[in-house]
Amino acid sequence: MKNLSTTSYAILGLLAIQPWTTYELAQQLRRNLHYFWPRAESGVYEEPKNLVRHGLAEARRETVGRRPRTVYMITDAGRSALADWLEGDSEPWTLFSEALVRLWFADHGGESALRKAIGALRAQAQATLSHGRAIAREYASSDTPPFPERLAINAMIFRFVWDYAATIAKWADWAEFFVENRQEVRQRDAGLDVFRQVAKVASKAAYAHRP
Amino acid sequence: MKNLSTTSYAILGLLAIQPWTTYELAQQLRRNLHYFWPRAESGVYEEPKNLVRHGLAEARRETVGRRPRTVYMITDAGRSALADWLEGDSEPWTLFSEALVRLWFADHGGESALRKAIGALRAQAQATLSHGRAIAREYASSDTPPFPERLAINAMIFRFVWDYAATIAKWADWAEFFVENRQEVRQRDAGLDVFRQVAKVASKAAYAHRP
DNA sequence: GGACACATGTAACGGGTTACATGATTTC
DNA sequence: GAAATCATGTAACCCGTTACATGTGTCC
Repeated sequence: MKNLSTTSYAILGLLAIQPWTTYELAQQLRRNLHYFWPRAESGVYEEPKNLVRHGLAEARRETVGRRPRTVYMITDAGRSALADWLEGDSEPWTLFSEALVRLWFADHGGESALRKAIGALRAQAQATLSHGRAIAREYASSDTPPFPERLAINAMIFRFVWDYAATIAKWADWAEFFVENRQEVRQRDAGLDVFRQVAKVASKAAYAHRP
Repeated sequence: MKNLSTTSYAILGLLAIQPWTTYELAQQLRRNLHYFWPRAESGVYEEPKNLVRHGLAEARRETVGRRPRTVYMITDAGRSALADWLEGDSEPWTLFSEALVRLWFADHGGESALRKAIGALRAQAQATLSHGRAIAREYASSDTPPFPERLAINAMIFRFVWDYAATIAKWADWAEFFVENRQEVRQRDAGLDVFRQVAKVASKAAYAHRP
């Protein structure tokens, strides 16, 4: 009987919405939590069993043709465990970016290392944005979105991911412009400027972005 | 002889700048890569040995008082392995945020779950920003920054982390305002607006943020 | 009727973390 | 001279991943 991880609770949360088959769970995880809690799909086939062991979910075996499948549903104990967990403290968020590591050491590589790293970040950001645009269009055009009671929360999370990706895309534009400025001295000055601007701005957030 | 991971190359990159003791490596990793490649410090004591096994670094044993310590330095093979790696493709970045998971399921918890999750994100973003401000002030006020040849790259990474944290802080402000709007119906409309705005904007990035 | 995407798992491996242990130096 | 902090590791464990295996509808 393994401990419950954040992933366990993520699945428990999904089950609180409605019962799902394992496959659907994996799908939902990929479609919805992918951007802030990515997991390999294969692992999802193990987690619900652990929820059952803890008494937080129940499994119903069904068959499709001759192949078995399992539908999971949450128990009352599950609902209250979820509610408890939701009140708990969260680990700080964590970002992993290989591209930034490469960028950080780019001065020990060839000319192209810089550009490749920035380009990779930009490409991923833009992919996220274009995925976001597709989702937004769906929501905007249908007047009966799936799970309408979850719309507000959906919107908040959506906007988080969107803002976040948009920021990185803009950053990539700026960074590319920055590295075009190839002359050592000017670049060093421009670099110092970044720090000076932040140091100067007393207010929390804003400082100008000139593309 | 273990495989070389991104962490291995991160340490190799550090060694390309100058030789370090294990402890200093751990420190550097924490101070510099923490925001985009966080690792437990204890692991750092193992990695350099693997670099030595691969012939990418050399160890020099020293003593401080009666306690031994190890200084690592990069080899020529190490430099060229690093350069090769820098040309390689990067894994997509990855964000883990327990707070967003909790937010995503907040409708199955109490009143405070929403607020707590948003608050946690805001607090962390603000901590990052204030750390950033301290660093910026240091750079801005000294005319001989450490590793001046790395200033430009430093500035790019700094700005990435800054922009990123600033975005989350702003998002948290918006989200808090959003949830204050307690009436179901208005909130649903406001939620839809988020999607409509994105759907409407043909251009890639900008959409207005009204605090 | 062959290919391909959909659907459902399992077993082994591994990188990284937690927890522990201990010496040296500085501070009061 | 006690406490706190700096400095240096190691061993065990665990969560999650990679790689594999295989059945089922559906398209052509």
